[in-house]
Amino acid sequence: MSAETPSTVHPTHRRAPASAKSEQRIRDLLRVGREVFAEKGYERATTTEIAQRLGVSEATVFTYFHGKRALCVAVISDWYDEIIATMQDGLPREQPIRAQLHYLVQTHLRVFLVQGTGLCALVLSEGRSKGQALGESFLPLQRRYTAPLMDLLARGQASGEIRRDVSLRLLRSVVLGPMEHLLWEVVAQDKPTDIEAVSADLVALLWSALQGTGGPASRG
Amino acid sequence: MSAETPSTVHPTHRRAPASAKSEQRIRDLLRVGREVFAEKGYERATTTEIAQRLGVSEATVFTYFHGKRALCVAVISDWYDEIIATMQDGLPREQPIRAQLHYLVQTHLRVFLVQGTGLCALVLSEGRSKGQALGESFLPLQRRYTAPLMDLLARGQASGEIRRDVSLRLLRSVVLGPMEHLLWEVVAQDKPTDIEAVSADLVALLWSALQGTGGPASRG
Amino acid sequence: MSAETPSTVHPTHRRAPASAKSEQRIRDLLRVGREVFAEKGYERATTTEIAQRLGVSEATVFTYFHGKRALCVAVISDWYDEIIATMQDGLPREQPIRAQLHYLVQTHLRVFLVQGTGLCALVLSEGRSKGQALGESFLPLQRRYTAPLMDLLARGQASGEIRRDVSLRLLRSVVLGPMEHLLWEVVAQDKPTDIEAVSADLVALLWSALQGTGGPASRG
Amino acid sequence: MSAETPSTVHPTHRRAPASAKSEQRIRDLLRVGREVFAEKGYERATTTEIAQRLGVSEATVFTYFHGKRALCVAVISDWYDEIIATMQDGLPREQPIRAQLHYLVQTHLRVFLVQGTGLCALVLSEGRSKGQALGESFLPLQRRYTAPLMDLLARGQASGEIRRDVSLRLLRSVVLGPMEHLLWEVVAQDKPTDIEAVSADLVALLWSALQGTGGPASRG
DNA sequence: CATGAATGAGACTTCATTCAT
DNA sequence: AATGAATGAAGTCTCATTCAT
Repeated sequence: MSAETPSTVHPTHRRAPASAKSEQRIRDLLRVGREVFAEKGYERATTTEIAQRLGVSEATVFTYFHGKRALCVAVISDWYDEIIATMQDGLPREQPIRAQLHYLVQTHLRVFLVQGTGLCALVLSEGRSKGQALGESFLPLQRRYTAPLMDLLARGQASGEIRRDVSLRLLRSVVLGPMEHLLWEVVAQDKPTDIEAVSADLVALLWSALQGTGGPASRG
Repeated sequence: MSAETPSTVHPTHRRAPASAKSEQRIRDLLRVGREVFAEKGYERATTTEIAQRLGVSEATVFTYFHGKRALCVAVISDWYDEIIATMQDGLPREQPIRAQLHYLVQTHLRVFLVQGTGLCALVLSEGRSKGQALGESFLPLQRRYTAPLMDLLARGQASGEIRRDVSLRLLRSVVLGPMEHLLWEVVAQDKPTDIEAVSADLVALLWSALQGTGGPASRG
Repeated sequence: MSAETPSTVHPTHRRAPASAKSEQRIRDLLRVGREVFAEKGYERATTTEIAQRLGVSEATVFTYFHGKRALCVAVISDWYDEIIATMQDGLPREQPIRAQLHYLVQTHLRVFLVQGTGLCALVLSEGRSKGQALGESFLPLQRRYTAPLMDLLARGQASGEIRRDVSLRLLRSVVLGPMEHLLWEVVAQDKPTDIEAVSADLVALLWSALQGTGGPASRG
Repeated sequence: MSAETPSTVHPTHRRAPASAKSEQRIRDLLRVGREVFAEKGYERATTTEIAQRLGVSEATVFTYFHGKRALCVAVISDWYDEIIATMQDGLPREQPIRAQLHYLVQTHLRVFLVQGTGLCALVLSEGRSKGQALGESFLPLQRRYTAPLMDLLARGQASGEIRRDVSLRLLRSVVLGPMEHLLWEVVAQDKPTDIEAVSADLVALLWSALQGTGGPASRG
C-alpha cells in the first residue's frame, strides 16, 4: 500500500480525509479495487461490485475517489509501488549479473502469476491512451518498474558481461517480452507452470542472447 | 476469414444476404469494424460508431452479423487470415533457418505496425475473457498464426541449428515476446521506429538465444 | 381454407392477385401463419419466421397482406371457418339433444387439442381490443362459432329437455367455460388427457346442470 | 406477495433498498405495473410507460426490480396474494357447502370484474410461455388460488353433498370454467352485468351438476 | 410478382455519478 | 463521513415495414 508514497495514492480525493479511518477506507478500496479490476478489466469492472465486496455503499467510493477512472489509476499506482518495492528489496546486488537477472525474471513471473495477471492485462490493454480512459499516468510507473532491469543491463554492459552492440531498449524488450508472452499463455490456457524451471530455462536463453556469442548483432 | 470463406464471416442471422452488394457490405463492415475495434477495444467500441463511419443505419450492422460479439470475432478472424497469408506466402523456405526467422520477425513487426497493434491488444486482452465476451474462438487462430514459426523452430532443432534442450513453447515465447513488447512500447510512446534495423538486431539477439551457445540451459 | 368465403380471407391484399398461384400463396401463408401464431402468440410471432418457414422472402408476406396484424386476422378467420364447418357438418341433428351436446363437446375438445390450443390462446388473449392490436374482428366469428351450440340449447329449451329458467347466455358459458378451462389446464401442464372419457364425464355433469334437477335456479 | 413478504417482491438487484420510501416505491411500482400489464399484456407493456405513469425515470424501475419479467412476476404474485386473502377471509365455513360455493363464485366474479380481468388474461396467456417469458412461477400460485375451492369440493364429496363419481379436477373445471368464460365475455363486449343475479343462477346450475342428479356420470 | 436490402422506431437494460439527508 | 435513492446517457438489439430492382 505504501503509506510512504501518498502523492501517488491520495491525489484523487474529493475533500481531504486524513484520519486513520479514512486511510483505512482508502486502503480497503485499493485492495478491493485491485481484485475487481484484475478480474474484470477496466470496462467490465463496476463501482457497484467494488462497493458491494467492501460492504459499503456505492456513494462511498465517490467520497474517496473522483470516479472509477481515478480509482483505477490509484489501484495501479499502488500495485506498481508494491511490485517495485519487492523487486528492489530482494535484488542480490553483490552477485553476478546473471544471478541478478535470474532474480528479476523469477520475481517477475512469480509476482504476476500470484496476482493473477489480471492487473498486467489491465495495464497492457488499458494503458493505450487513445481510448481516453486511463492512459498517460502509466508511463512513469512503467519506467520505475523497469528501472532495476535497465540498471542491471547497463551494469552488465559496463562490466563486459553483456554485449554492447545492441541498444538497452532492445535488450529490455528481449528480457521483458518473453516473460509477458509466457504469462499471457498461462492465463489464456490455464496451464499449470513450474515457475522455477521456466525461469531457469528462460534465463539461460536470455543469457545467450545478452552475451551475444552469436557474432556481431547487426545485419545477419 | 476472407471473402472466400463465407461460412465464418457470413451471418447466420435472420436474413443471410450472400452476394454482390451483400459481400461488399460485409467487407465494409469488417474493414470499419477492424478500425473501430482496433482503436477502442471491444468494450469501448460501439455498433453505433461502426454504423456511422460506414454511413449506414445501426440496424444494418445487425442484418449482417448476429451482434457486436459476432462482428468482432469475424473481424479478428478476417484479420488473422490476412496476416497468416502474408506470413506464409513470402517465407523463403529454401534459405537457412536464420534467414527465415528474419523474415518472420520482420514481417510480424511490419504487419503490426501498419495495422496499428490495436487488434493485437484486442486479441490479447479480450481473448482471455472467461468473463464473457470473446474467448475460445481465438486459440485455433493463434495456433495457425504461430504455426509457421513453430514449424521453423522444429526444423531448426532437427537440423541442429537450434538448441534442443529447451521446449518449443519456451522458444516461441522468446521469439514472439520481444516483438510484442517492442510493439506495445512503440504504440504507447509513439516513437518512430526503424523496422529494418530493429529486426536485424532482434534476430541477432534471438539467434544467440536459439543457438544456445551460452552453455546448457538448465540451472545456471 | 374455405375458398367459399373470400370476403373473409382476401380483403387485406395490397393489389388484387387472383391467379391460381396467388391463391396458393395465400393458402400457404395462412397455413404457416396459423402454425406460428399458434405457437408463439401474436407478439412473439415474427413475420420473419413465417416467411422463413415458407421459404419465401419477408417482403412476400407484405405483398399479400397489409401487415402482420392483417395476416393474423386472416389466419384466425380462416381457422374459425374451418372449425365451424367441422362443427356443423357432423352434428347429428336427428338424435336427442344430449347426444348432440356430446358431439359438440367432444369435437370442441378434439379440435383444440389437435390444433394445439395455441390459436385458442391467441383469440382469447389478443381478442381484447384495448391493446389495439387485433380486436373487433373477432366478435362475429365468436358468434358464428357458438351458433350451433346456441341453437342446440334453444331447441332443448323448446323441447323441454333443457331448463328454461336460465338465460341462454349463461347456459352457453356453463358449457363452453369448462371446456376452455380444461384446455388451458392441459396446455399449461402437458397432462395427457383421454378426450373420450373426459367428454363423457363432462357431458354428464353439464347435462345435470342444464336439466336443472336441482330445483329452481334463482336465489338458492 | 404483499408488502409483508419482501423476499419475493424485493429486488435481488444491485442495490436492494428495503425500507420507508423504498417500500412505498415498490408498492407504487406494483400498482402501476399491475395497471399497465393488465391493460396491455406482457409484451405490449413497456417499462417506459410504467416509469412514465409513475413519474420516475426508467432506471428507477430497474433499481427495484431485476427487469421487466421480474416486475411482472412480482405484480402477479402480489395480486394473487390479494385475491387469495380475500377469498379465504370471507368464506363462511360454518354454512352449508352450497352457500360456501356461492360465496366463492360471487367473490371470484366480483374480484375479477373490479380488477378488470386484464391480469387474468396475463396469467392465462403468458403463463403458458414455455416459449420464454414468464411461466413456471405461476403454477404454485394457481394452486394456492384454487385450494379453497378444491377443499370445498372435497368436503362436499365427503359429506355426500357432492357426487363422488367424477374427478375433483373435472369438477374444478366445471366451476371455474364458466366463470372465466363469463368474464371474457363481459370484457370483450363491455356488457354491464348484474353480478348478484348471475352468481345466483350460475350456482344453481353448478349445484345441479355437482349433485349429479342426472344419473351416473359415465357414458351417456 | 418476388425479393434483397435497408432502416426508423423503440425496446430493455446498465452504470457512473450526483445530491439531500 | 456515509449513504439511500434517483437518474441521464448510452448501449445492444429486434422487428415490421418500405422500396427499387
